[in-house]
Amino acid sequence: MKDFTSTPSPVKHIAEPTVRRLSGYLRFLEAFDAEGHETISSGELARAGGTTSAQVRKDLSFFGSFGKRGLGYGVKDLIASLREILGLDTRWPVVIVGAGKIGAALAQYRGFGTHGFDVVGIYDTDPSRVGTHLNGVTVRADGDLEGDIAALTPRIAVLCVPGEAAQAALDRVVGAGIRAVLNFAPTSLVAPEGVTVRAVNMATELEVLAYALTNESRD
Amino acid sequence: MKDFTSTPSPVKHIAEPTVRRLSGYLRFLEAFDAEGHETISSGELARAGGTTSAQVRKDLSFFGSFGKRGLGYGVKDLIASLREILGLDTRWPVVIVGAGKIGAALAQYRGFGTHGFDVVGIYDTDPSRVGTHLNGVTVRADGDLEGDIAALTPRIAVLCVPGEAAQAALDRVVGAGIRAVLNFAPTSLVAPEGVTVRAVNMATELEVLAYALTNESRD
DNA sequence: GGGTGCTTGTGAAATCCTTCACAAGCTACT
DNA sequence: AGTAGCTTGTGAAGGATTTCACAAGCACCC
Repeated sequence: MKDFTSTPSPVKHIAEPTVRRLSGYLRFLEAFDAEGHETISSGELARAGGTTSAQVRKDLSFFGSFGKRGLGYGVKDLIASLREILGLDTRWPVVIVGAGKIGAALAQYRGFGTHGFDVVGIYDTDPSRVGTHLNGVTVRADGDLEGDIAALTPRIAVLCVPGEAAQAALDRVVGAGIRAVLNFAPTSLVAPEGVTVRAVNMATELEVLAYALTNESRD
Repeated sequence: MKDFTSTPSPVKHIAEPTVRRLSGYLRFLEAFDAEGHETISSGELARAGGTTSAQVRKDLSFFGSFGKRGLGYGVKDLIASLREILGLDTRWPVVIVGAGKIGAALAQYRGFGTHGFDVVGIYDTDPSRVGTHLNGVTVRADGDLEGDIAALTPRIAVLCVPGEAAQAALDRVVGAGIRAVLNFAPTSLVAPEGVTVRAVNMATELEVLAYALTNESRD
């Protein structure tokens, strides 16, 4: 049995649902830690994350062995391990493209910073927004985007532009070297191989709910 | 072979990824229709939605038979069918709980209304926000929540409260009869059986991207 | 120091989802 | 009317993920 205490191994391909759950465990553990708990069992973690204890253990087992049999997991240790697994042991510079309602709301969102992500630039085409300040970062002109990406080397871009402008915005940030994008525009985007795009789409979420309500013939 | 032209059958359990994709197809088809296209093939739809043509056809086949062999799908017909499948042939009243940055941004989001969802109420505990207007809806006092839900019978609640308040907000709307919730708070919530909760969690999305960037040793 | 009670880690089984591959069916053209 | 060229709809195969079930391991107590 290998000792993975200090280096979770990335090893093989991990399914996205697994990564999402790990993120959820981390979120809950942070709150649990703040409440002063020292240890947690896979069962408790499962209940909080809406899954099963076997799932929790399997998810973690891909990366190593973090618990103590009979006892559970050390809360602080597991937090540290999950941070390392998810790549949160460094800070990630992020640019936001679009300073409208959503872009502005995001820029002012505190959790951004407290979770390891630093907003290093916000860009907008509207001259009346350029120069305004959002949570300490000045909105810059759209045209500065490429130059700033080259200079500040953010790894992640968050797109908060209208749907019609989203594909063009994606192409620009990808052209400038960005390989990971979070898209808030209600359009599905095509990206070249090697670029990860995640979408947050309110319409889709609401439609999933509408579908669920429409088909309550479940039991 | 049955004729399902006017009534897509809800029939058996459909996987959530399928429903999400259907929503994505609908979004793309609306844009495609606006460009004046009459028909579309499963291959074109697949490219736009980031999937395969077989997947598109399989997704649709759960609900009936909507295309013409050799030709593809009628864009307007398919839009109508997808709307019906997703339960968008009626309008859905929605309440927003929390009128902070995110709640306010959502309330002013136009796409809400154009996709069949009507914001019928926004609630906040902060007296300085109560009485302000957001896109034609007046922010009401937190205490009015239960009474308004009883009176206006919204089926969906969108939670935009801070993490610490999210579980309590969920319990309240569920108590008042809501069975579908979209949670923007960065906390995972526990809901009773029969209540559908979907979460939009920025931290998780960013962490999935961080994980992807950290493990680029793929190919 | 051995027993008891609890919880992890993990192969194997089961379930779920996606991809394959091809018959069926439509249109256009000769 | 027959043929050629596309594209759908769908069983069946293949892969992936989740669940099961149990041996292994730790702490506490007598």
